[in-house]
Amino acid sequence: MTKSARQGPYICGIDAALDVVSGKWKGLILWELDEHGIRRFAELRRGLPGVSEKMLTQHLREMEHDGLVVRTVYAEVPPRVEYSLTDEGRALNAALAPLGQWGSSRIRRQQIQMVDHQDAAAMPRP
Amino acid sequence: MTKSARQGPYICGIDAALDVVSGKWKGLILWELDEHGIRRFAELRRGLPGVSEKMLTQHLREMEHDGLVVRTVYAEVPPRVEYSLTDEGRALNAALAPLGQWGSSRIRRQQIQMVDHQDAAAMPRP
DNA sequence: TGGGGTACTTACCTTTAGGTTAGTGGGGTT
DNA sequence: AACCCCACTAACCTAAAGGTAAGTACCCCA
Repeated sequence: MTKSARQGPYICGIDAALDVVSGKWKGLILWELDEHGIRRFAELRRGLPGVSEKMLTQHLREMEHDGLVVRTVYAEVPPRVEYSLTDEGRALNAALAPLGQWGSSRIRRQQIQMVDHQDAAAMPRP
Repeated sequence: MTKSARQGPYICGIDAALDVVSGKWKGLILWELDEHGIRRFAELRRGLPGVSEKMLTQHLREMEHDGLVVRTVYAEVPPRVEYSLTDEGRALNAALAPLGQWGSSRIRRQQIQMVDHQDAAAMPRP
């Protein structure tokens, strides 16, 4: 196992939620699965540009263990494995929505600042 | 600097928000400051049992740099430094509320499960 | 016959987060 | 005189997160 000292004791709910969400790709995985309902391993990999296969399996296993995703294996050749969200996973995603909005407006603010700085740099010095 | 490749480019808002919140004590710092409005360094330290001074300063500096907290230094002896939230910090805290609720109900669910397992273990085998 | 796709696992390495310890300098308390 | 408090900073170390590369076993397509 990669994560050893999981599931608390937690000081508050934020603690518990962040423990489950922190991980470089977990937010994106949640979003992908919520968006598409069901995704196969390779589809997820293509949906998260830059993720390595190791990290993707690792994160998916942790999220399965945490009760956020379900993993369904079909005894076929070539192998087929489908991932989807549990009710808890979908609820988590809903709870993340306001945070996402905050983040989006923050990005917007930063872009405005960057444009301002560009303008300032482009200004002729008096 | 400890954090080097900060502020994106981010894929989505969740990304941006998690970047700013992830850090062992940041959630708690946010909560402490929102709860009390203004806190001094030593008060925060006492409020976060187990935090080291190094991590506390580091997190506070990062959050200041990220525009979440304001740091006010009074030129007194002994030194006095006060921390409080910016509007953006307060908004972030509000956006974290649903996540906190999700986390709390998750903790509750886990405790119920643990009690169930205890009961099952205490049951006499048939 | 060679290449690509399926869903992984394993071993190894680098980077980062976080913790530990000690030091600063003046002021108040015992 | 000795110690604690304030708010830090610096040096060092460990553990964990994440990345890279290769291997597995079987199938389809050209």
